[in-house]
Parts: sequence; C-alpha cells; structure tokens
Amino acid sequence: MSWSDGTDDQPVRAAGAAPGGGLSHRVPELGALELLLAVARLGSLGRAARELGITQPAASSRIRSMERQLGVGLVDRSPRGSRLTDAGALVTDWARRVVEAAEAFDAGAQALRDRRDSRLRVAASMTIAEYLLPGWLIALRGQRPDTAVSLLAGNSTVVAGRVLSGEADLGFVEGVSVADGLDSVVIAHDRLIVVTAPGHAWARRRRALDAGELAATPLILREEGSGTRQVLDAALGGLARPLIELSSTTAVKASAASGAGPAVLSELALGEELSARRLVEIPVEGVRLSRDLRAVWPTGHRPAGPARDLLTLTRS
Amino acid sequence: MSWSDGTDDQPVRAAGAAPGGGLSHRVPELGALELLLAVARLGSLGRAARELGITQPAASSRIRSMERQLGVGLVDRSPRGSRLTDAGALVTDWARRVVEAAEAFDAGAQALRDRRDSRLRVAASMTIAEYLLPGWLIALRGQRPDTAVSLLAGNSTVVAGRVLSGEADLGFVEGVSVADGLDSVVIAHDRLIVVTAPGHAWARRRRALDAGELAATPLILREEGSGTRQVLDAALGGLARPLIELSSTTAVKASAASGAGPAVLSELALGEELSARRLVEIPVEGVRLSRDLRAVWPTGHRPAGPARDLLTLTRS
DNA sequence: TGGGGGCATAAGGTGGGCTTATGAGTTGGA
DNA sequence: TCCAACTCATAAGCCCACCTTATGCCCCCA
Repeated sequence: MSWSDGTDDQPVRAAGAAPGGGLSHRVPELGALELLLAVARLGSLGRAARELGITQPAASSRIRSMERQLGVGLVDRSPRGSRLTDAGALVTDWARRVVEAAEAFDAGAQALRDRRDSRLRVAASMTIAEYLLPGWLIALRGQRPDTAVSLLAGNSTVVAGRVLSGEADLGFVEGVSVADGLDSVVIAHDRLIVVTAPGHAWARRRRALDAGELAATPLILREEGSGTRQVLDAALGGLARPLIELSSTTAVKASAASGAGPAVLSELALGEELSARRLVEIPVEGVRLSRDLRAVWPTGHRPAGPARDLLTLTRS
Repeated sequence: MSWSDGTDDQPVRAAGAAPGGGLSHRVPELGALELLLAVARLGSLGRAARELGITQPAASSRIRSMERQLGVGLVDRSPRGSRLTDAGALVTDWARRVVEAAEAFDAGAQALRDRRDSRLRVAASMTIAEYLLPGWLIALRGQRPDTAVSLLAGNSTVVAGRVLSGEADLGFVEGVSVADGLDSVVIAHDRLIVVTAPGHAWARRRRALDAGELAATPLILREEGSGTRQVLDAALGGLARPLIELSSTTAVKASAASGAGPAVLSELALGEELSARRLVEIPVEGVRLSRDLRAVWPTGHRPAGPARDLLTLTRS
C-alpha cells in the first residue's frame, strides 16, 4: 500500500455513463454514506467508527468497498488520520444531500407510528405534511429531543375534526376558511407558480402573464380535485384548461422540464428545480395564486407546552 | 391474512420520537425505497418486482419488512393489485426525495470515474460541480443516454488550463474574468444571499440592508479563501467581519438556522431552507453580491456534439 | 524506546435478502 | 361451469455482505 501524504492537490478526475438500471447497485447504502460524512467531520476512520458504534476494521472495509464501487478514491489514509481527497469532498457533498433527505424521511416516519405515549399529536393537511412537517420535526427534535410527536394527515375537514375533538393538540390546514370553533394563525403562504422549461417561449417574455393568457393556454396540471387544481380553478374562475393531467407532482415537474408546456405548481414542490434552472418561473399578475397555510386550535385553548414549541418554530 | 378492500379512507396515523442514533437502522435501504416507488407507480408488487429484476416473493417480503421497520402499513394488497395506503402515499413522497438525491449522487459519481472512453469531458469549478452538474447530467442522460461524461473539478485556473490544453471539451467557471484564449457564455448567476433564522430581528426589518450595515455586522461565514467569502469580501471592500468561521456550507446553514446570527450563502446552497422557512432572506441593496457562472471553450472552437448538447441544457 | 493512535489484513460467524416451488383468492372468458 | 391468468403469501434453502475479534505494521511523541 502507499501512504499518500495528503498534500497532492491534483484535481478531481472522473468519467463516464454506464448502462443503467438499479440505482441501489451504484449508490452506496445510507449507512456507508453516513460513515463517509463522519469520516469527513472527524478526520479519522477509527473515530468515525466509534461514533457509529462499529469497529475500526468494519469502517475501513466499508469505505474501501465504497471506493471500489464508485471507482474513485475518497479518502487519503495516513498514520496520522484520514482526509478526504478532492473527489471525496465532492462525493461527500452529494452524499450529504442524500442523508439529509433520509433524515427528513426518518422524522416523518417516526411520527407516522400510532403511539399512545406521544406528547404532541399533530394533524396536518397533505401538502403541509409532505413538504413542511419533516423539517419542523427535525428542528423540534433539536430543541426538545424527548418530545414524541404523532402525525395524522388528512384533508382540512379531517384535521378540523381531530382538533375539535381533542384527538390532536395542533392542526395545520391550507385554505381560506377556518372551521367554526377554531382559532388560527397564518404560518406560511402557499403560492402557485407558473413554470416552463428554460427553452420555452414564455421564458423569454418581458411582460408578466395576465389571467386571460393563463386561462387561454393549455397547462400541465394535477388531476381535478387536487389542492393546487382547486386554487387555480378558483383564481381563474373555473377556467383552467388542461394540456395533460397527471396524478403526481413529480410527473408534472418532469413533464414541464422536458418542454411539454407550461405547468402550475406549488412553490413548496419546486426549489431545486428553480435554482438549478431545470424550470423557470413565469411572472403572473392580476391573478391571486396564493393561499394561506394556517395552524389551528380550539377557540380559547391557546397551544401550550410542546404544541407551543412547534407553533413557535413554524411562525415567521 | 386479510384482503383489505382498499376503500377505507381512514386518515393517516402516526407517532412518536425515538432515542436516536443510527439513521440507517430506521430508514429503509435505497433498494427498498425504489421498490416502493415502483409499486406506487405500477400498482402491483409483481410488476414492480419485474421492473427491478427481482422476483415477486422478494418484493413482497421487502415491502413487508419495510412496513415492520416503519411500524406503518404502506400498501393495501388485493387479488387485483396493490395500492398505497394514505400513510403509504406520504411515505412514498418522502422516499421520492431520498431517491432523487441518490440519483444526483449517482450521476455525479458516474462522471467522477476516470474513463478514457468518455465522449464528453467536462471541467467545472467546485460550486458548479456540487450543485448544478448532477442535475445537468441527469437531464443529459435523459436526452442522450449513451453519452459517457467525465468530470474534472478544480478551481478556475485548473478548469481554464484543461480546456485550453484540450483535456476537457467544455469548462464551467465562476468569477468575473475569463482566461485569455477562451470564449465564454453566461449560463447562470450565483447570487449571495443574507439569511437569518425566522425569529431574528432582521427578519422583521422593513428596509433593505445597505453595505455599511452588512460590513458592520459580524456574520456567520465560510472560512477565508472560500469562493463565497471572496465574493463577499470583494463586494464589501474586504471588510466582512466574521462572527464564526465554519468549514462547510452545511455547518453555516445549521448555525444560522439555530439563531446564532446572520449568514451569507450562495443561493445555490439554499432552496429548501428558504421555502420551508428554516431560513429567511434579508433583502440587501447597494451591494453587488452576484457573480456570473460561465461555460468556457477555446476561442473559435465553438462546442459541437455532446458538448453542444450539454451547453444547450444549461443555458436559459 | 515504549506507548498510543492510526490503518490494514485475516479468519470466522450471522442474518438479510435472494431464489425456487407451491398454494390460495379473484376475475373473466371459453 | 370451469379453466387460465392474474394477484399475493408462505416455505425452504442458499449465499454474500457485513460484522467481530485478533493481529501486525507505521508513525509520532514523550
């Protein structure tokens, strides 16, 4: 073997596409990615192994097999510790994204268990549960690690019912009206955005779209009955014309990004697509495409304890 | 066993936080998440199994063990196929995020191998390689599945050198100046953003910050020498005052989100943090915090073939 | 010069996930 | 009416990936 001295600053090298199929055969398991992050942070295979509760040989072998799998050296080993290579630093950044998504998955899934001993029972609409709640739960766990949270997801009616009946301590709903017997506070805004592929003609417009143009143009949309569709129909007066109707937000994004046409999506569902310019936002004026996201609780029973902690987190 | 009829619309239930430690023990492996997505899309365990190249019993067992692991039923089985439960739909949405991050990881890692047969050799600065290139590679793979891409990441000087020497077909750099002998086109803008936790005093300001205020306030920053730090120092005239210096973008985000103070970060590094309001943007005026991201190639040798395809993808 | 921290290698155990083989429920057409 | 085709579940067995323990080499420093 060769102890590299860790000072060679040769740039990262890399190459080629492969046949494809079976993502999990080409991407290391989550445990290996976690290990890589620990090595990057702690500067030693052994320390990283201890932190994850495995032995040093296990860590050594796992990093090595990850390097074999990727075909790239990730770590410069030396008798004084281990540092990432340039390629390793890049891979670690990409790995961090995967692990962060896994953390959000974990936070959500934890709350999806029906546990009687939970100290905070939350009811939330689908959009909020999908996009916002995992992040809140991670933040709440950071502040109050011992707070067990349970989540019930449903439409606004279900959420209101659970909160009113005391089966949930705090609710989160989207929509303009709030059921009788509930107090609420606006915690965020769900804005619908018109997007196209960067190459689309609208991406080069200088003027904002108006309601007439939007209503006259066939759009890539979620199916009728979806939340975003309802808001759009209401804003346009029930006139939205579908170019294609798709059943998942992901399919709509993919279709729009491939240039099939303009799409309308919640800004919560976009994010990386916009910053990476896979999709670009088309300004719109004269159309009310936003709705409030609200926390709700029984009138007069201002949230206290863990519910108050969560509410504080979510408010601007 | 019981064939559920798939029509019971009871809402999603869920609960509680757990001790912690060992993310990979609580989150299913990537292969299992992929399988879940395939089941959701195809509506049948068997079809999903065939698509992934495994047998139906393997798929059945894997979904079942995932349900055990998460403590939540994900799929309603019936003799006519399988549909997601409400909880399963939510879990699937979260899983999709993980798999998308894994796809970006894969696209990047593929390109990080040193392959001689690659048809397109790209050199890119770190920021671009980290945040933008994986998405471009996924898009390029969608259009030209047979194009093998190799990636070399380094600073602007290295990138320019490789492109000039013909070792790279196309380069991507950040910064104001372009080396002699290179033509370039602006493909995107890297804007630095001032962010704070939502509870920070600045989040309630009505006026935009000016250069003086920004220079006078200690900020959470990347270490000296980092790209974002250079831009900030240049914009402020070398005056940026660090409150804390951290060595990774992630650490800066975490620190700012916990309320330690204002931070300055590339908008590429933010995204979900902003839309989920873990961080909020503070408007700034009178300071030039943006720089161009450019594609570069040897003067006169306009990119052709795969390089042209990639260039087209990246341009607005 | 010995101790401690770093990493690698070798040998052995265990379990998760795969396969094949089979059975049972539902649907629809011969 | 019954068989073919689809769905999923269960059982038995195999194999490999990953872990552990035990050991050795290298380097630095007191």
